[in-house]
Amino acid sequence: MDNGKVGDKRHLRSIMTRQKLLEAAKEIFLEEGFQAAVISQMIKKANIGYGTAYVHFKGKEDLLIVLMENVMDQFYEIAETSFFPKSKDEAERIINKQANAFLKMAEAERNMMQVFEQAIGISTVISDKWKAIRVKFIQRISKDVAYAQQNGLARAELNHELVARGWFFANEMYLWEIVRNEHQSSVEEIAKTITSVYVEGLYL
Amino acid sequence: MDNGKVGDKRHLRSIMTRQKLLEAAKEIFLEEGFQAAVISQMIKKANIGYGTAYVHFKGKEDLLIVLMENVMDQFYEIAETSFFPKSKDEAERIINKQANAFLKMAEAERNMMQVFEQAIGISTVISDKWKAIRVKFIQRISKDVAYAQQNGLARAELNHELVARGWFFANEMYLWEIVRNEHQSSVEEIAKTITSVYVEGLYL
DNA sequence: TTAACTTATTGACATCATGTCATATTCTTT
DNA sequence: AAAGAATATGACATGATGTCAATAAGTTAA
Repeated sequence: MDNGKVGDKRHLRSIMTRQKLLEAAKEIFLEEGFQAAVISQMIKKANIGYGTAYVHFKGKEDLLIVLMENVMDQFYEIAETSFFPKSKDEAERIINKQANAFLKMAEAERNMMQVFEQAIGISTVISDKWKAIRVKFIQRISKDVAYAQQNGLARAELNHELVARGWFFANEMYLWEIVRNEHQSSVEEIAKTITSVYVEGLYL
Repeated sequence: MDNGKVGDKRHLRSIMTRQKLLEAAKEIFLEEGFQAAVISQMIKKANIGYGTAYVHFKGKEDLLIVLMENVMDQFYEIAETSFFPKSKDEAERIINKQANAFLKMAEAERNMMQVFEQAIGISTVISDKWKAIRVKFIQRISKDVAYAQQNGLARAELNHELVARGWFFANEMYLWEIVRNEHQSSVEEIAKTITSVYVEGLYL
C-alpha cells in the first residue's frame, strides 16, 4: 500500500469515474453525433452507474463543453493575435495567414467540430460558448480595421464594426463548410480568395 | 373516384382540421420556439384528437415546413433575380438592392424566421430546405460574378464560385443576426457597407 | 481498531414527449 | 338502410431524461 500522503483515494476514484465517462462520451458523440448521442449509452460504455453521470455532469451539453475546451481555447488563441500592418501588402499577408489558421482548425478538429456544429444548433449553452468566440474574433478584427483606417491604410468611410462582422461571417461559414467536408477547393485557395476580395475591398 | 362536386363534406372537414392544426402550430411555435414546441400542445389548442395530427403531418418538422413555404418561396424569388451590369457603379447599385431585399426578409418575417433558425439547427429535413435555398443563391451569384469577369468588369483571377460563396455567407450571417435582433445598425447601413467592400474588392 | 462521518455511487422511479394502431365516427354510395 | 370509404381518436408502447433515497466506499478521530 502506498502511504505517507493524504487519504485521497476516494477523490482519485471520483476523478477516474469522471474520466471514464468523458472518454465514453467522446466515442459516442463521434459515433452518433450530438443529437442522437444518448447519455445512457455513454454510461453503459463507461461502466458506471446511471445516476453517477449526473453527479459529474449536468447532461450531454455539459459533457461536450468539457470535451471541446481545448478546441475552444485554440480558437481564442487565434482570435487574440492582433497585428499592425504598415502597408496593404503586409496586411494581406497577415490576414491571409490568419484566415488560414482559422480555417485549418476545421480540418484539424473536423470530427469533434462536426459534433460541435450540431450541438450549437441544439443547445443554448453551447451556442453561447461559440457566440463568445465569435464576439472575441469580431472585436479583434474591428480593432485591426480601425487601426488600418487611422493609419490611412483602409477606407475610412466604412463602419469598421460592420466590415469586421462581414469578414468574420464569411470565414465562419467557410469553417463549417470545411467541417462538413462540403468544400470543393483547398483551404489555402479559399483563404487566398476571400482574403483577396476583402483586402482589395477595404484597403487603399 | 372524386367528382369534386357532390359529397365532399368529409374532405372539407379534413381540410378544416388540417388548417386548425396549422394555425395552432404557428401560435405554439411563436410562443415556444421550435425546440420547446410540443405537438400535444398544438393538438390541444387545435381541439382535435391526438392521433389526428399524425394523419395530416409527420411531426413538428413537417408542420413547420408547411408554415414556412411562402417565406421560402420569397427567398427563391429573390435568389432568381439575375442581372447584367454594364459598369461597376451599376453593379454596386443592383447588388446593394439585392442585399437589401435579402436582409429585409429578416425584418419582415422575423418571428417565424426565429423559429426557422432554431429548426435548421435541430432538424435535418428543415436544414436541407435552407441549404437548397443557399445553393440557389450561390449559383445565381456565381453566374453573376462569372458574367462580370467575362465582361472585363471584375477581377478575372478570382475563383467566381469561391467569391460567390463568401459573399452569400456574409449576407446570410447578417440575415440571422437581424432575425435575432442582434444587429446594431440599420439594414440599409449593413447592406451598404458589405456591398461596398464586396464590389470594391471584386470589380475593377 | 472501530465508530462516526464524509463523499461518491447507484438504479429504481417519476416524468414527459413521441408515434402507432385498432377502433370508432362520420360521411358517401349503392 | 346497408355496405363501404375516408377521417378521427385516444390508449398504449417506447424511449430518453433527471432525481433521489439508499448504499457503498473511504477518511478521521478517539
